[in-house]
Amino acid sequence: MQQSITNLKDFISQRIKLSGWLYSKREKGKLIFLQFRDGTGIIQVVVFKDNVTQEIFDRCKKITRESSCVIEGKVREEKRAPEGVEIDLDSIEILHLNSEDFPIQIQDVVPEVNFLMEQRHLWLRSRKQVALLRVRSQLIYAIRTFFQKRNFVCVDSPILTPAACEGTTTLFKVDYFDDEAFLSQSGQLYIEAACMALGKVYCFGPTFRAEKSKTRKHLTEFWMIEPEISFITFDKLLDFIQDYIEEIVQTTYSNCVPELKILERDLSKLDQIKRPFPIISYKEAVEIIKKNGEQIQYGEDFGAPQEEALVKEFNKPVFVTRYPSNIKAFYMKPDPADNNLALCVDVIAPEGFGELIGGSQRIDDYDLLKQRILDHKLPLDSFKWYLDLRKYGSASHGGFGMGLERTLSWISGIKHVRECIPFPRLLYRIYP
RNA sequence: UCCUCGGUAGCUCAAUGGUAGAGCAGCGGGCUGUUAACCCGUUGGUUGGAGGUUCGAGCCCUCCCCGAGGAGCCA
Repeated sequence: MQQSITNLKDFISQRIKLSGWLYSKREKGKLIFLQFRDGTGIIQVVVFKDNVTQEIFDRCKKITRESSCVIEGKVREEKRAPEGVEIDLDSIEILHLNSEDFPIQIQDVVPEVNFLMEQRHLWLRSRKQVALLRVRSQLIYAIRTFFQKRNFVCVDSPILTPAACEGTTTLFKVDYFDDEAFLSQSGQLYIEAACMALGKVYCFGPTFRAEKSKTRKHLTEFWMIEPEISFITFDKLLDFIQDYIEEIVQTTYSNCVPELKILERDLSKLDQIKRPFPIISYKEAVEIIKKNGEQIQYGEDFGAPQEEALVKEFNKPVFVTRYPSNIKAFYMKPDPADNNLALCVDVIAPEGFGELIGGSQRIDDYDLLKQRILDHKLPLDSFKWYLDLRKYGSASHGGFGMGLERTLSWISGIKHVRECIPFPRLLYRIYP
């Protein structure tokens, strides 16, 4: 078995060797306490002068924060240690002694965000950031497993695209030889094509939005999961999304309890994230927003204050369905019961973490889709291939898109999405 | 793009228009149980930049730069 800090309890009374970095140090005369981290956790290493050679003791005295080293010692149960386990050091080899102080110190005051963001490459080593990236990894695993178990095929959509799927003002433009291209802001149109080939598909990749948004819910580069399912009805889609949310949250939660505790997440909030979820119509949502004292007219989209007024009614994600078609995307299928409404759903997270999911039944009629493209003044040429999907074996289908970082932000209780991605790209920030 | 707030030591912050300071970090010393250790000593400054007002500007004025929070838009 590989020895690491996470499984030290299996090595009690044994001599072990670990490679890692010095997290912090407390000197107390003939006794030195080293907080040592190896990427899997942090453990206290005890160095007593009379038990080691002078040379080893001197190395422990001079080692600085975040210097890399290899330690050897004996694992011992210790009630006074936070982890319940400690290492009595026999020897230490310093691999790289930092000649300059590590810029980020451990202190009670929280440094300014700008400072931490400039040091993002080093900030990643801190306890909370390590925990958060582990939760991110587990969330991705839970999502992929969810689809794999249900026989979905992962189909990657292109990142370089010839045209917008919804307008061009929020797209990043790049040179494409003698032409121009745009970074993808959604893989949806492409996986609609894939779902007509493979039945049940999803894509999971980076998405780019050149929106000049400057809020805790926005990144210019983020990761999105977009499943697309052929022959599905709208009600079945809502059912599917409920299964999806419950499973990815509960799986991530159960795999990440220690990390979520480090992040000080209120776990009782996550206990509640189980079916059934509240499903309300746009019309009902408007009533709730008005009741809670926020201004809104029927027919308007929700802004941030409206979203908040709605969400405080629920302690689970709320599904808002059937928005007026004219405030939604061109490809959404009209509700047969009321042509002015779209068969769409937005899933809004509790506790103010914002919109997690946007989904819909797609238009499967050729003529209607063509008309919508024209109505939205989109270039018909660019959508020829997309219209072809309604020309050859058209079928009812639907899907949704979910922002990974917003979902992680909600699950882990981290207020700002910039911490939920290793190297965030934001308006005015592309370093490091 | 708009609105609001901010920029002083490595970090967090003080400083009535009148000698730029503290805590932490660092460095030197002390301590056999520290948990954000403690005690003694100590290094450290182009006050974001450029102009201006003034006998005198970190502080007042103008412009610029950078950042934060939010709005619209969105996941």
